[in-house]
Amino acid sequence: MAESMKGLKRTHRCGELSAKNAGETVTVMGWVQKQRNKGGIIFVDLRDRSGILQIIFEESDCGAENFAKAEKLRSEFVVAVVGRVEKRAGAVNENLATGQIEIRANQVRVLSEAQTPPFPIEEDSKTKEELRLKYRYLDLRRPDLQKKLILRSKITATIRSFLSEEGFLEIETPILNKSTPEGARDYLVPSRVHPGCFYALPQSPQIFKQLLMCSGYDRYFQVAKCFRDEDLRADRQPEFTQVDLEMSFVDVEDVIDATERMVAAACREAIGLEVALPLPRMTWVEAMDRFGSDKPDLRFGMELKDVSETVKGCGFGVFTGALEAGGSVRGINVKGQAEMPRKKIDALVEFAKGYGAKGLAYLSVMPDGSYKSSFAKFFSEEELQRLVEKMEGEPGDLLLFAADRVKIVWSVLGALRVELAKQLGLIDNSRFCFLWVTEFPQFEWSEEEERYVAMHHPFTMPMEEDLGMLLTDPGKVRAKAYDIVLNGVELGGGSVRIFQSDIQEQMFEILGFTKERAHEQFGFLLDAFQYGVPPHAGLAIGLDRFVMLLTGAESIREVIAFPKVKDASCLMSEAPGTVEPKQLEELGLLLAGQKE
RNA sequence: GGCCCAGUGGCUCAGUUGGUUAGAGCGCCGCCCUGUCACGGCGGAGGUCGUCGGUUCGAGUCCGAUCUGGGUCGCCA
Repeated sequence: MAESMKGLKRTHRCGELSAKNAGETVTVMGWVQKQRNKGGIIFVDLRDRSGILQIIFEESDCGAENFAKAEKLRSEFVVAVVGRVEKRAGAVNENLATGQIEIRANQVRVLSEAQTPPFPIEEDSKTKEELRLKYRYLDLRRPDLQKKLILRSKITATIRSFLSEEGFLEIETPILNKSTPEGARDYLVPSRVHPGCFYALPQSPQIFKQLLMCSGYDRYFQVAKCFRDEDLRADRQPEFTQVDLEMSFVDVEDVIDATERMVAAACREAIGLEVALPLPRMTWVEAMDRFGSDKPDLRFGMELKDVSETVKGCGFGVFTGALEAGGSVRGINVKGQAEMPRKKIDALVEFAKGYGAKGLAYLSVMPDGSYKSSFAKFFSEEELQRLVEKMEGEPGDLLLFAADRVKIVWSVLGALRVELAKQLGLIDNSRFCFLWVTEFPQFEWSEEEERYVAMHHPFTMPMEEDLGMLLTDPGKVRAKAYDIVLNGVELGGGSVRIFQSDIQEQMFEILGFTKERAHEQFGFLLDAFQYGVPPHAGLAIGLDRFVMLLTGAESIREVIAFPKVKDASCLMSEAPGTVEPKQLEELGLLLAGQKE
């Protein structure tokens, strides 16, 4: 029997009251966190998004009828309370922001009763995510999740006002688009009016923002929903949000400058973190050589060392074989782990195999200076010494080596480095290490397709000094592309765009597009380039990841109100679902196995 | 598509080398309690161990398959 709130108006949120309000009569509304009935006196913890406030009911204050209602209160009932703010006479609750005060109730209305929730509504929930996601609307009541979404709102608000002040215009671009062949798999939407035709949901507003530059909007941004029909990860959802921006008459430096000031502003406003600018930078090659990753975590060392020269000519076939095949031998020095048990090393070898390694060679420099190694017998004493020296190995260190094609060596040691840092507790979670990675390769060779594919996207401008190699040695061409990295996570990335139609046509050619195909897919962009296009560049920040890192969340699901699970379904709404035959009919769609 | 981890009352977990009526804490229900805030006291209900199949005299415990969720490789211009 829910009551009306007629005649009542909320005056404060629970957490907004303090000792300063003592003596005031207030009206608060929220959810019952807990009722503690002492017999003649009842305490109720009332919760809303701002916090928790204690209400005290005594029959002498509120009368028999209200007291009876208070006795019946259960967790998650929604109530309105009118009462007087009082400083607590006796015990103050130090654990509660409002612990100095309480509301002495004169009146209570039960606005909504509630069943017992399937799991406790409390901070630091231990409940399985599966259940929490099924009842996401209850999960979202938990203070820690509310804090994260409130912080997210603060971050977007800060970014919006920052960009607005910098002269960026917020412009929306279409959600229903034409499918593009390159890149991630598109989510498709069938067209009713054009049977057999499909819209694609945007993977990013890339082409539209470039067109906006052609149209003279100069500086654009959008908090853009993007969609990619690929497998999920802790930091990947099928729909996610990017802070997308584009600028005209600029080069790399301008985008980096605007972006890092934006990111710094968000950090300051959101968590009071002062980020020193300019952010450090590293070229892609340096990042790969030193960290085996294009998104290195700089919170710890354990850098990769190239020992190819040192082991050249040694008797160990695994090393020499890799070198002869044009590969590389590199290692990491795990300080102080020489005595890591064999079992743990074996586990690391298995781990390395998951990244394509055929094995992992190790050399322990024992505390007494002797060596224990899987390959020492193929080395002379002198060769071993040179190797240890090159690795800056000291007694007590464990040296791990991978020998293979350089791409594999990078990925194996890069992953190993992060894994070991986690295992050994080398990561200081209170640190925020930003980094720009620049000069990405323009192309990546795709074994699968036996052709070059764009590492960033096909509209990325090559570095001027490499233009000459575009047709002769595409693999060596570097791009005016940059990623911003935070604590080993790719926060965002962007590039300077090609604005000359001849270079753009060349690019498509290298990527294996026929002229016809390129014009079919991107004709409007190429056409637009015929009518006066400013040099332009831009970038997109993954908002979900950014918020995840700033809130210390372990997955972006924690900073998305209604996320999807691993198979891209929603445990709450059970999307995706089947549709009525009539709907399919209207769309002119026939399911596989279905008869016409 | 591959690999790894998890699945026991509403929630979180325990369950010894397979052995009789599967335990605990919290929550829930009832009664009592005027200063609690991890309130307290007394009493109570509630599970056949994700599912299916197998091994066995006997399985939560072993084997196989499968489902669900998570992590990851591939994939993600």
